[in-house]
Amino acid sequence: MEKPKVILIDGSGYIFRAFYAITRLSTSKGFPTNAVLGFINMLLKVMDVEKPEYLAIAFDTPKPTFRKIRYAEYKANREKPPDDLVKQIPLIRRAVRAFGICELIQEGFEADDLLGTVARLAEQGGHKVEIITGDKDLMQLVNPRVTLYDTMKDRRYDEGGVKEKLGVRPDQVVDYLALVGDSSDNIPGVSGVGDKTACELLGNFGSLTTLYERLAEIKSEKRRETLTRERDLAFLSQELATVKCDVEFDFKLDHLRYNGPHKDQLQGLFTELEFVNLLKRFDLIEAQKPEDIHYYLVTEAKALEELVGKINKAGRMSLDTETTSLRTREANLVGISISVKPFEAYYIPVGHYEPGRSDVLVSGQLSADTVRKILAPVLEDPNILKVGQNIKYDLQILWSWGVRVEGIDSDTLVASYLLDPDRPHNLDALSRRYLNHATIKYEDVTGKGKSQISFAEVPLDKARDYSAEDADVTLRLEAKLQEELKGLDRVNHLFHELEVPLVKVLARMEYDGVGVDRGSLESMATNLTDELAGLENHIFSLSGNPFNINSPRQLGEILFNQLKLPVGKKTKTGFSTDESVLTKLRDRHPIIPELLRYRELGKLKSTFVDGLLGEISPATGRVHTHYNQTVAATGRLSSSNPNLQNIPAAEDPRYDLRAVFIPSPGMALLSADYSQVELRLLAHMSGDKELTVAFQNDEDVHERTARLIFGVKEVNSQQRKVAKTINFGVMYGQTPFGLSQTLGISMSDAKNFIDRYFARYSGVKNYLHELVDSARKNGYAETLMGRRRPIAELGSSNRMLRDMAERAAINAPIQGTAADMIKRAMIDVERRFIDDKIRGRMILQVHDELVCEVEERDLKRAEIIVTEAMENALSLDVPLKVDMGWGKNWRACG
DNA sequence: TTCTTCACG
DNA sequence: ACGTACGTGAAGAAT
Repeated sequence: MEKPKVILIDGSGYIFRAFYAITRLSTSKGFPTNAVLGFINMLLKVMDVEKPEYLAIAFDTPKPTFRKIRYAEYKANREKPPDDLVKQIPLIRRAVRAFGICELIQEGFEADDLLGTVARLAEQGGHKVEIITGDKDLMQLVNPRVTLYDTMKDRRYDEGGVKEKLGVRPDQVVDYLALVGDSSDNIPGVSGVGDKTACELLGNFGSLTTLYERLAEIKSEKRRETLTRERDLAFLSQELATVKCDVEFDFKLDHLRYNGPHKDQLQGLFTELEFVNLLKRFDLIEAQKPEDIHYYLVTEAKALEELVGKINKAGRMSLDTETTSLRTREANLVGISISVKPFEAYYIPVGHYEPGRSDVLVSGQLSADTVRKILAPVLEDPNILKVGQNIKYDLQILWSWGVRVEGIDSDTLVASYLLDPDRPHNLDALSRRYLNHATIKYEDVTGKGKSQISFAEVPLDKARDYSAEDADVTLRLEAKLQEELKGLDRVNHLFHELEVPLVKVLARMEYDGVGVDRGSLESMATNLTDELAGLENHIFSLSGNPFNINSPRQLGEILFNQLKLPVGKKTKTGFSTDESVLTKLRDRHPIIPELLRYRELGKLKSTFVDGLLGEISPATGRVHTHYNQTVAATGRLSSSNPNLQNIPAAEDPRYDLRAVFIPSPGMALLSADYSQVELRLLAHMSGDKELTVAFQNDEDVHERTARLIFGVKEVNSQQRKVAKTINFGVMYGQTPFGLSQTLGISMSDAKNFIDRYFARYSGVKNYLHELVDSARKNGYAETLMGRRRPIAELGSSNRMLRDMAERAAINAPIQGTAADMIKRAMIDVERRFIDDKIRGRMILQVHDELVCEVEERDLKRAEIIVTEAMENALSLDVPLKVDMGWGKNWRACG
């Protein structure tokens, strides 16, 4: 009978590959774990595929090997591995032991030598051997009983495979490497010999020794000369490349026998490293025993009243709503879940329907009226505190259900965002991270794709398990997140005083929406369709043939292959046809201006005109954007469905999108925007004298910058434009290249301007350096109010990543402080409109601009409130300035 | 799902 | 030799 196959793994090689295969993974404390996880995944894959009975993993040691002693340059060109990787090596070895896998490691030798030695022993013992590696050096070990397997490429190499890959037989691999050399190991090889020559030589002579014995037969004089001169180098290389297959160490084949993992060790390791999925996979989670979890379906008035009693007693509850749509104005309430203590939650169905029968309510539910009547008093009680995951949504749902929820106390989504804006914040991710618990997935309940059903059709008990779990998990999570927030004073303060109060403001803005003039959007759509058709015809007549103008690939083909226009830029996938490229070609071919216009109008129609029309709510006739509070890493809001923060400022008055945003009847739109907030913040935060004084004197800063960098008294418009670009560019760490591109000037001119800028604004220069240093030291960038953004790549050995991280470290505090500031102003405006009984409301935020609709008789008072709220949001060394305008549409406010 | 392009602050 | 200013969201094409 055939003896079992022996599996040998090149551990050292995989450590590196694992490290680079997964980017950015660490424990909640910040300890990197990407390489450990990558390595374990590789191991699991091998185990799964091979089901090995005999198995070992070989590692290098950090001590110098005999090769290094023989030849000091060996592997001398290797960069030393990143710290984040080195830290993980002991854990990787611990993982190997926890899996019960034999480790091969011996000072003075490399993993390759141990693999070679064990392979020979196993072979002699009558086993077949498979070596898992990505390293071609090991191909020399291949023979009829030994194969290699590269998991990443999923390729197996037997003798034929080696021949195919390198062009030589396995027994010639050493001589091949001796001739070609190996740049990664710094094995020299013979000058001028690459793989083609090496294969030819070895094909003719068979081996290095024979080659040198019959050197005279080599035709090329030059090659003969080199080979003669570098004979020693060739044989040294041969020696270095040879895997040693007779290392003496204490070892018996029986050590390799695989008896399965040590579960306790795996559990300890996975828990420490927060590998929740692996804990689950190996069934190591100490799950809460089912009998300790109590999720109840509430279908009796009496039970609901008892629940209300518990809520009143607790004074604090988590809540979650189930509905039929993510659009709150279109959604129907299906059920509410509530939890007031861990591992206990209640699901109250109110809108479940029989499958396929949207007219037949599932029997056994309390009526919506009954539930509302019993529940409203606690929901509307500001002293009963509410906790949710994205409670902004539930708030709106309950508003449209007729309940005015008060007492919003905490939101787990927002809390997680403040702790680290870049990590995932969905309930499942948070639950895994903080509670070691994977939640039931929405799709597991409703199905997905074509067969997905509405939550209203989900059977009650399934809905209860899913929804009650969400309320339970939210409540338990909230406690954990509070604990973490309490350790960070200023972040905690931001949470309770800024972000949580803002939740209700945003909910209200979304809920009220904004009015748009559907008629003028529709007429724009018609006109755009006509105009685009005309442009399309003209473009096709100029190109000679029709193609898809919206396809960058087809357009590139036409422009650069067919019309032979000069190629400006390339993208990963082909020619770039973006605006900067087309603009440079503007005078080279009459098709270009047509394309630019087509692009401009096409964008206008598809994204803005059609997009906006499609977002008008059938329920209200208004547009209800979503303000995302937990997306932008800097602390800004973002807007989606539709995005109302990128509505074009019209160039063509026929297509003025801002003019279609209109106030409710009897009202006017009032728009207020900060004048140069970020520059003012830069002045304050950097303490730069020049910049501070400029703002204190209410000067035109761009003009002042122009005077400083051009050294002139009178500034022309061109100079002011350059100065303005630089003023903004420095805040993002712009390089001379970038500036030269933006302004269309030479790199040396750009560099000159930047140098002069920093010479004049030395406070700014120092401050920008401080920002980078501090982010590097702390691991995060920080705003004036203490908002943090972790920045990981500042220590990266990859320059591009490092540069990007530095620019983020410069920009985040400035952009983030501006965001903090307007958020504070928004909370203030909202409150003072109510207090002062202003008949109107704030309806849009565009980063440095607030738009309100207000009855005309209250305009004056509203103007004062908004200006004061914005100007006094922060007290700075420079004044904050707000520009204000009002009119019958958004355009008319400008 | 990913890429490219383009709208905004 | 490479890429080049921060932060977003949406649409259309191609995979």
